[in-house]
Amino acid sequence: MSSKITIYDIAREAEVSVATVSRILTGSAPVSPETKQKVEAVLQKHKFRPNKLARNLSYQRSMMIGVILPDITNPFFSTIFAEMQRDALASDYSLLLFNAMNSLELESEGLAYLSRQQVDGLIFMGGRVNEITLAERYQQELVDFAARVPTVIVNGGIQSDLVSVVQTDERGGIAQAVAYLTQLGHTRIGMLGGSDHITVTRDRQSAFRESLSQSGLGVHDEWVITDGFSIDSGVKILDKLLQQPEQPTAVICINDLVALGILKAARHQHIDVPDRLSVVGFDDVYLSAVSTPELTTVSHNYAALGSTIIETIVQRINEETAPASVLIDMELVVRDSCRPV
Amino acid sequence: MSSKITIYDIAREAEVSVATVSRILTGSAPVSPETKQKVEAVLQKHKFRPNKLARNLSYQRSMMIGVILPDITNPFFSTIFAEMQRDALASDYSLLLFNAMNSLELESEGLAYLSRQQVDGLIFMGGRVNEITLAERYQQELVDFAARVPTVIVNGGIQSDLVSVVQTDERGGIAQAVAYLTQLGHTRIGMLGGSDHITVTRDRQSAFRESLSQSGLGVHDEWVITDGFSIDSGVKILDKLLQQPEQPTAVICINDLVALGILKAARHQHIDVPDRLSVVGFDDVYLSAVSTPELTTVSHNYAALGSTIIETIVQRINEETAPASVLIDMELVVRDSCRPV
DNA sequence: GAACTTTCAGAAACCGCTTTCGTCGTTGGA
DNA sequence: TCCAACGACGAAAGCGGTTTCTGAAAGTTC
Repeated sequence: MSSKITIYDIAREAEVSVATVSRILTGSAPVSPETKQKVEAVLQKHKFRPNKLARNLSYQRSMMIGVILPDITNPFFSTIFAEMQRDALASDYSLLLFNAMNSLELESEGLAYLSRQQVDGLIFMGGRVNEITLAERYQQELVDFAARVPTVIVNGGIQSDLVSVVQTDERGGIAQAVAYLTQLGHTRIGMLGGSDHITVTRDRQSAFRESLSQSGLGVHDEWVITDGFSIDSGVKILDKLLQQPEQPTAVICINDLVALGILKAARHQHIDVPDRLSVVGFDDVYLSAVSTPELTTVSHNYAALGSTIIETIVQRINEETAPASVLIDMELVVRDSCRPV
Repeated sequence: MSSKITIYDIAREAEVSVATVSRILTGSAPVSPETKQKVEAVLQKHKFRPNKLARNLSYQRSMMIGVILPDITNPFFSTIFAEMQRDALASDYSLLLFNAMNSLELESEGLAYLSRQQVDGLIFMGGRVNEITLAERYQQELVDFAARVPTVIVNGGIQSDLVSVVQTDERGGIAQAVAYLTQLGHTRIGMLGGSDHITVTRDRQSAFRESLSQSGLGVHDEWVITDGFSIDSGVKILDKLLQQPEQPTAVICINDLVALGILKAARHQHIDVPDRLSVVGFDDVYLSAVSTPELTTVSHNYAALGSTIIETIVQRINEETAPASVLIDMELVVRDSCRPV
């Protein structure tokens, strides 16, 4: 629609063939300086921009990379998306976002949609790769997709040589959190939030247990409580925790939202954070710098994560050898929600 | 890339012409039941999906609508985006998002980018339409763009018959907030946050003054303080407010983030909200249900806003008559941050 | 100066789909 | 019985670029 003017018009006006114009546009073949100058003048004059649709059809590539994620409203995903977009555009790729609104069904629609759009690659951050119970059905669909179009999965517990997996080093992150707390003198530490049927929950819990026992501390199962990933979950979880006969002096949360919920509930219950309870979050979503007290949390390196994802998918698209799996470091960010015992 | 198989392969296998296959695919012309069945069998067999690139080139439409916004990390925008996407997909349009990272320069790049992508329409929620000082240069560029591709501007102070403007009824929202506070007995009310060179700030302030005087209340200019739109702004603004000789009993904030900053600073200063100060937010970002106390705020009707925007841009694209300007109601959501004097 | 490369640029095929135009076999009205 | 109208479908021309193939002109080499 935008520019009615085509490469033919340019060719006619510059008195050359369309092939020549195209060569100048793409630099695919040398053109004599005089002709080049002549054509470029006309190009400038009309501010000509080749039609991407036509070009891509010819290239047999859409230069689009699809992105499926559960919820763009979640700052974790929107931050990564923003980072990825910067790098993708720098590599001449567009990012086509599909927001699955936390529905595994919609993720399937997303796959079909992106497939129709002929995306050259897929970045999948959907929820299904973390579902334990529904794994079979949903993951097969994803693998089938990956068989046709290059795919990178972010933080997903899926194994297939058809995909590359980019993961954040959650074990390392948890280990840092535990180390920090023990260093402050805490020995009674809990882990709060998450859902039993989600792999990340299991992984983080197992990392937690491992770190604890490596520090010579015992794990109290009654301080490992799951009830979801939201702020409300955090509120409920603190209630459950308070019903236990004994209390921990510090807790690590499955994510920042749960941590915020804990903070909120603690305020209600007049439990002072950090004086009576130290709280560590996870993800370092920008909210965590906002709460009172500001949250000490395990932070993703969002920039590195974003660019690694793009780099990996572009490698796969270009059929260069891409690593089957990449691990991105996490880092503890100390703010105000923890105190020595 | 995905499906190597084309409409020609289908045609050959079904022993018909490509025209016939295409007719079945698009329903553009009648085909006899027998042929139709025969072809559809082949279609099914190969799970054939027409190549969108080719189709769109032929249609001379990209079926993509560009979206430029300042920050996808901001829940206000991500929420609207999610709403819009649902409706757009239902109308067979894709949304191509460009995140301008709060930079007016990048918005220009976004325009160029989307133009290259041959979007059929543009939804512009960028910051430039609200800049007073830089208006000339930046807005002209946008108007030029709108001359070529159908454009809808969201919440922007721009006047041109080339664009449709969808706005939320901020005056009405402010009026509701003022009415609510006066009803609680407040007579000393301030308005906090925003920037002087941004039109929304002026608009909301003027609505505020108007509502106040309609309620027979005087405006205290020293309680109208601007310092930006962020949480940090809120923190600073409360400090400034406390330096005034007299204090208001209630404040309306330019947005929820500022309100959260006020809440945070008030806690530091041991000023009880809502007992000593009532606070009203604006936007009803999901954070506002999280804070302590939960924020009473003027809420957008996100679903209505999203679908109105899509409806309007689609009308423009189809060259139906689209309203030059639409106003979406806002509604006060009462939570816990206000009390009677 | 003949034979052989190179360089440069045009003609035409192609990417995969839609759609106009035209043909052919039927049907229905006179 | 004849002709017009109609329905179904194929051939081919786009859509707007890229790229292969090819030939002419210019430059090299001995």
